[in-house]
Amino acid sequence: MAYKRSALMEERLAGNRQRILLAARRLVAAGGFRGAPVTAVAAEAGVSTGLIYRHFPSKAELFVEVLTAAVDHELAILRQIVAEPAPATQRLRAAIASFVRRALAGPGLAYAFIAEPVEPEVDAERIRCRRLFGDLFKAILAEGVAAGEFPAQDLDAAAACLVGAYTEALVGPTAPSRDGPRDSERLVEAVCGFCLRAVGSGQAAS
Amino acid sequence: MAYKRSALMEERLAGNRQRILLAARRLVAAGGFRGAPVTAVAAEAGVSTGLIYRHFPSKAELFVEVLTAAVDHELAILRQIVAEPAPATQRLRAAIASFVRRALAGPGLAYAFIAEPVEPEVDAERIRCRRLFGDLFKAILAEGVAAGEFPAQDLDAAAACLVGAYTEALVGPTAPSRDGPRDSERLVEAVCGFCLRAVGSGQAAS
Amino acid sequence: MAYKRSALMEERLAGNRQRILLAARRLVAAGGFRGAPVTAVAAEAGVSTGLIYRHFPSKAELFVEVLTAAVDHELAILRQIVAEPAPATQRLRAAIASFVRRALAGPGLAYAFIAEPVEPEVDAERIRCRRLFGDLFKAILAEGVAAGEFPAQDLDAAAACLVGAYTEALVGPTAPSRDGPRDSERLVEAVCGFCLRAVGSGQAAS
Amino acid sequence: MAYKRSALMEERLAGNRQRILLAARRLVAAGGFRGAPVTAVAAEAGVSTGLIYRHFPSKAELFVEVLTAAVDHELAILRQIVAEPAPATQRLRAAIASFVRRALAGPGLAYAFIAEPVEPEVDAERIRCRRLFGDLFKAILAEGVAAGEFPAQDLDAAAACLVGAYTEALVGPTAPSRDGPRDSERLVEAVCGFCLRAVGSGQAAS
DNA sequence: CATGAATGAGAATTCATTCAT
DNA sequence: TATGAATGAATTCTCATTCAT
Repeated sequence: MAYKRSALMEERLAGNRQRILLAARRLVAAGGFRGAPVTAVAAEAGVSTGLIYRHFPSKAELFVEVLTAAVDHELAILRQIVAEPAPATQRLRAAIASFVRRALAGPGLAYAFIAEPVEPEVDAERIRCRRLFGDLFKAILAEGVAAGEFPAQDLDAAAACLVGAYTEALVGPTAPSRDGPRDSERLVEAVCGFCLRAVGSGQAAS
Repeated sequence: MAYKRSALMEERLAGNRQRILLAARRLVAAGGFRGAPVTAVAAEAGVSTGLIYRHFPSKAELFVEVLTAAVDHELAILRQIVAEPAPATQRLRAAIASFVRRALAGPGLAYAFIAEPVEPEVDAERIRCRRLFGDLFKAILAEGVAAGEFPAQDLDAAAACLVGAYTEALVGPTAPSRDGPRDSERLVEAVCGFCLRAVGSGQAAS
Repeated sequence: MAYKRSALMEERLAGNRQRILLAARRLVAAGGFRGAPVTAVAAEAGVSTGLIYRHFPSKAELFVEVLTAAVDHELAILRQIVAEPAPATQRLRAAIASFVRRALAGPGLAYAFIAEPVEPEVDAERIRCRRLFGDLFKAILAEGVAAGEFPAQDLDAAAACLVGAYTEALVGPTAPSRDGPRDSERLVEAVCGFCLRAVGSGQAAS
Repeated sequence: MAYKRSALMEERLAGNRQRILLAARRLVAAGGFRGAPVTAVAAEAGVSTGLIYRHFPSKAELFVEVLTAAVDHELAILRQIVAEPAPATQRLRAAIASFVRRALAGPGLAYAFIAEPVEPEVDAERIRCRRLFGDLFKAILAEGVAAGEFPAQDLDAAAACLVGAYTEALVGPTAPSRDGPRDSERLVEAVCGFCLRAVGSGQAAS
């Protein structure tokens, strides 16, 4: 019985933690970080403000985790793609297409994570996350250059440009508005083509 | 004398307005929007807080104008480049190089304008400004495609990617650190090369 | 006119600062530091909470000043007594009697200042203030010992004991309750007698 | 078996109560009342917060008991000294020396009990405890006066001054810093001498 | 008896905006 | 026009206390 009770409580505990994280994520997606004060997160999660501080040491830490959680998922997928035994060009295309498709599925959040202002600690995490993305692209680029698929180039700059390019295409103000699944695929193709040409791949379609 | 005094006052008036704008710009460049509360702007400008509200209806409007003023300068330069009677490739390279060099000269400001969080109204203006940049690039791209310099491509997506690419390369977290003028020029070259290849120009160096 | 306006505003400004200090002092005297949250001080002073932060960088600083202001007055009086060209015994008696009489006139405040808990910064100031009192007594003692009025003794310990003795007699839990001016004078005499005997003065009355 | 279990439970019950009291005492000694929130006490005691409320109706009551327990020990010792068949002077010296030595051995606790801020109920108990101390001194004084050892004096005031004097000498801000056992003994002597002289004993050494 | 997650009122502090002078 | 004192709602965070399990 002691075990059962403990399990139930742990479940509820974990559930609340998750609810807080999800509520925070939802509010950020809807109204940016400005629209997510602690009290609003608590209300959205259906818990008290105090409970948030039982699960997270500070508001900043909460949002760092919101950010990390969202990014970790992407990174795992990217890492898998990077590790595949395929030509760099193919992997680069797959990586970009995957990210763009996911971002298109949850647009508000991507915007908040990538382009919105935040508290210093959250911003630091945002920077770290983007650098992680960049490092994965750099790895692909390096292998592609070594294999003769891509011409020699400044890998750091190219990686940064790649991240910037597809990010902007999705969330940036210059982003073309997306009106449906067909347009989404067209955008995926356009961004992939842009990026592949940029790194000098001869196999850039579109 | 009435006229003369009026002129003086108008001058002082305009002078104060300008001083407020410059003070705001300075503070944003130094410490981001977070480091630019109205009272700090007033102190930096050497005027009272009340005076700021005589010249600007709200803090947001003030920063919208700060942003607009900074961007207008860049846009004017870009427009000149766009209007030049030269091949699209050459103009595209000139446009990007010009922007990157300017941004490298005053990094803090670029960061705040491009990547920092802001109030909704300021963010809206930020979006508008980026779109203006994108439109100019789109114009060059369209002419380049028409002239056969670039392959056919999704112009909107490509323009967005271009803006994103060089923005990220400069201010983004994946940005390579810049350690001196020599590195700066190398970065300019790397970004230009990336962008020219991306749009399919055959003349991409580096 | 500009001068007059400036003078008026300075007056109002200083007035508010004073009103805040007095309100804080009043609340502390009435209900201790626990009974003086910033909002209560603001209400008592008839100003907004924000105004308090225009005049004082933090709540702690406000109360440090409340404490300092109250103590400075006492110290000035004590210093005058110390500087008088009179025998040490007479000056010691005058110093203690003066302090005890003043404290009896405003009892709640003395209690709060001397015996109540506070925030670290306020406590530090409280400590500093008591040490200042002790130093003045030590000076009198040293002169009295040099003049042969008092026997040789541990001056630091004696000074601490003196401060403790009359403080406790006034605000401490063992303090005899005071029921009127006659009793007050009797208490003054009792404390003075105790202290003078303690330092070995032969002229201790009572 | 029912009996045995009950005894075990009572033992554990009493054990927990004691552990809570000791944990509270430890935390107060280390960081003052500020450093002893209920959750911290629970953690230090190795029990849940809820359990604290099974043993004590409120946080204030818990600390009242912590205070009482600590003081009771001192009082028992003092009462023994008071009851001894010895001259008042000797007993007074023994009482003061005993208290001072104990306080010097555990300074943090003495400070918290005597000089730190507390909640009203705890403060009331603190006052009551000091009065108990004072009453014992008053008893010695009365006997000393009756025996002709001390001159006639205001016994209440003198008792208060005595408690204040040695308390301040130990924990007050004017207290001389203690650097070792030798200094400790010197302080004990100095305080005893001060107090004996103060009550008019002719046998005050030092 | 024992747990510890949950509560929520309250505390300090900030800052855009107003308005009397 | 210019000032800057004043406002007060909003925000983050704490902690004594409760209660379902």
